[in-house]
Amino acid sequence: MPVAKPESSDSRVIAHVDMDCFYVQVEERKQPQLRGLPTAVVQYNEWKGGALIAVSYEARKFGVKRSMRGAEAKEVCPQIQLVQVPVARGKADLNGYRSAGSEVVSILSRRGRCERASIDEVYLDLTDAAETMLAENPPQNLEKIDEEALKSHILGLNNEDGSDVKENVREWINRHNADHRDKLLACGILIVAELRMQVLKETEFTCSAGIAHNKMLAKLASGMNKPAQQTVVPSSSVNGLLNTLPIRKMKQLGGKLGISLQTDMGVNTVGDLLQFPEEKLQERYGINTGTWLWNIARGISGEAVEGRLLPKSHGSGKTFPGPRALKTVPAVQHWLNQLCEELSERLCSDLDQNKRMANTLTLHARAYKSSDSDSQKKFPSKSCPLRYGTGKIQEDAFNLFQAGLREYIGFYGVKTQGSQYSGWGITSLSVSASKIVPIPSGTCSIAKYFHGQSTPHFSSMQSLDNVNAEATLLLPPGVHSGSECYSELNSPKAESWIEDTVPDLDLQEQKDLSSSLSKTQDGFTQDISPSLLSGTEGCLEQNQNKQERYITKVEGQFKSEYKERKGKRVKDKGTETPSILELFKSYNPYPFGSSLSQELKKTAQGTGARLTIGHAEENEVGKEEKPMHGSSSRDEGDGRREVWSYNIDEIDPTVMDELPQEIQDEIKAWVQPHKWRPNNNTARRGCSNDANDIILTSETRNVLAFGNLPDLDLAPSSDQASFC
DNA sequence: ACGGGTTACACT
DNA sequence: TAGTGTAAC
Repeated sequence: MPVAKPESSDSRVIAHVDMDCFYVQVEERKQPQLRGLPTAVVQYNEWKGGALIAVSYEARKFGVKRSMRGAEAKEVCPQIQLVQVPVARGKADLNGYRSAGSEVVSILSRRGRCERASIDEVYLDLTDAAETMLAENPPQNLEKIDEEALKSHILGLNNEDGSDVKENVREWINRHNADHRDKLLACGILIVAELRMQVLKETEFTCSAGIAHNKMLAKLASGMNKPAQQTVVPSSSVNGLLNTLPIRKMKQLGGKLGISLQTDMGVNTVGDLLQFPEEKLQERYGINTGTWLWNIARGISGEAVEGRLLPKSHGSGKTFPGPRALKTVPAVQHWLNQLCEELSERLCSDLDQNKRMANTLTLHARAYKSSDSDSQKKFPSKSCPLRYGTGKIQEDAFNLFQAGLREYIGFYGVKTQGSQYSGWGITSLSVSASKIVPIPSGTCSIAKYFHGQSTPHFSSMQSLDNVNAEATLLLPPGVHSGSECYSELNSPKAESWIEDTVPDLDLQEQKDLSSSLSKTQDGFTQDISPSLLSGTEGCLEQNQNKQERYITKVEGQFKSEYKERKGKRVKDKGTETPSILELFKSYNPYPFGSSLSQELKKTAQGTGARLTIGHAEENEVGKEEKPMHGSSSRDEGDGRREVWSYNIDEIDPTVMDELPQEIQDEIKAWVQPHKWRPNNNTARRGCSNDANDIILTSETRNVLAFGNLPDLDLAPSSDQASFC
C-alpha cells in the first residue's frame, strides 16, 4: 500500500506539528475552568458514559485511555471531567474542532509550504526559510536563543550527568563546525519554536513538533516528547533511532502490513528490516511497497509536503450499532437527510469561504442481512455527480442508497409490510463530497451549464491551461456561479425516479417516503454571501492568451454537445436551428436563471481576474490547486456525464417496463451515450473537425466571450430557489 | 455488536 | 471510472 518516492538529493527541513489532545484543548478554551483538571472529551453519553475521543494529559496520569468508555474512565479517575462533543441533527458535530484546526493551519502556514494532514496535524516544508536564515542570519551568530528553542530535544545529543541540557542545546544550535544539514535543522528548530509560540499566543493551543529531513522522521519525532515540546532528528541519529524502534511505530505499519512483517518475516524492529534485500521485500509485498519498506528501514522517505491547507473531501456519517440498526427505508431516509443537511451546510461554507465546489457525492453504508448465507456481503458504495442544494443532495443520496440496497439484497428482497422486519439492517451510513475544485466563473458558467447532460469533447491543450479553467469544466449541471447561487431544479424525472424504482416498498412506506421528502425539500433559501465574488476583483489584468484558449475550449465543447443532442434528442424540440439560442432552449431541461445575461456580463468583465485565482498570492484556493500537476487525463470531467453511477442494467427489467415511456427514454438517453463511447476519449477529444460539427458564428463567440447574450426567454426566475 | 467520525490514498 | 480496502487521528 505505501509507495516509494525517490528522495531528492537536497536536504529538506521538514516539520510535523501535532496538536496536543486537541479536542480537549478546544474544550478547555471554551471552558477555562477545565484547565489543569483531568478531562476527556466523550461522544454520546447514553451508553456507558460515551466513548472517549480525547484525553487530557492530567487524565492520562490516572491511566485514562482513549477507547475507554466514560464510565470506565470514571472508575480509574473519579474526578475526571467528561465533556460531550456537541450534537447537531442527532449526530456528533465536529465543526468547532474543524475551525479550531483551521486557526492553527493559518498560523503554521506562514513560514513555508504547509500540508494539512488531519484536523490536528500539519507538515511544514521549511527548507527555504531555513536556507534563507542560514544565509542571512545563521544561528551560530546568535547571541540569544529563545527559551522555547532551548527546550528542544535533539536526538543523539548526549547529555552527560550533571550537564546543563539547555546549554547543550544552545551549543548544538550554535555550532559553527556543524555540517550543512545540521545547520539547516538548527534553523528549523528556531523557526518551529517561533511558530509554536505564535500558535500558543494566538489560539491558546499547545502543540508538539518533530523536525527532521523528511516527513517520516518528522512525524516520528513529533510524538516523542509530548505535550508542548519539539524533537529534532539529526541525520546522524537516524540509524540509532530506527534500529530498536518497534516496527508498528512507523506510520503505515500500524496495521495489517506491520503485523505481516512481524509474523511472516520476523521483523520486530525497523532495524530488523535492514537485512532484507530490496528484491526480497518486493517479492513479498509488491514492487512499490517493497521499495518503500527498504527505504524506510534506512530513514529514507521522499514524500513531498503538499501545499494543501484545506481538506480534499467532506463527509458526514453515523453508526447505528447493534440494536440501533436501521431496519426500514424511511428510517434510513430520515438519517440520510440529517447527514446530507450537515454535508450541504459544510459544502456551502466551503464554497463561501474557499470558493470551491465538490463534484462527486458518495454514499457509504454498512449493513447486515440476518437470515442469509452470504451475510458478509458488503453494502456497495455508490456515487453520482453532486448537485448543490440540500434537497438535491438528500434526493441523490437516497437514490444512491436505494441502488445500493437493491444490489445488496439481490433483487429477491423480501417485501415487507410497514415497519415489519425487513431482513436487513443498516449499521452505518455516511455521505461524502469529493473532487473539490476551485469555483469556475465567468464564461465558465456557460460551459458548466452544459455539463453533465452530454459528452463534451474538449479540444485538448487542457494541461496547458490554468487550473481554474480546468476546474470550471467540471461543474455540475444546472449550476451557475454568482452570488445568487444556484438554481434549484425540480426536475420531474428525479421524483418519478424515486417512486417508480422502489418496487419492493409497500404502499405505506412509499407514502412515508414521499411525505418525508416533501418535508425536507423545502430546504433553505438563504443567499450565498456576496463575499463570494470579492477577492477576485481587483486583479483584472491577465494574460489574454489564456482567455482565448479557454474560449476555444468552450467552443469545442459546444460543438460536440450540440452534435450529441442532435443525434439523440431530436424529438424534443421541433426546429433545429443551430443557434446558441436554440441550443440553450432545447438543451436545458432545467430552469435557467433569468439573470443569465446579467451574470454573463458581470463575469465577462471578471473573467481575467477569475482566471488568475490559481496564482493569486492572497488566495488560498490557488495554492490549494497547485498540486494538480497537469493531470490532464481527468480534466475533461468525464465523470460528469452520466447522471447516476450505478448500473441501470441492474434495475429489474419489469420495473423498467412499468415506467412511463418518457422516463424510459430519459434513462436510455443517460446510459447509452456512455456505453457507446470508446474508452479512451483522448483520441476523440482533440478532434474538432468532424463533418457534423457546427461552426460557431462570430456572434456566438462573442456571446461566449463577452456575454452579449440576447434576452433569453427561459424558465421564469420564480422557479429558482438558491441554497447556501 | 462499533471507540466514532473523518480523512487520505493505493489498488483494481 | 467507480468501488474497495487500509491506515491514521
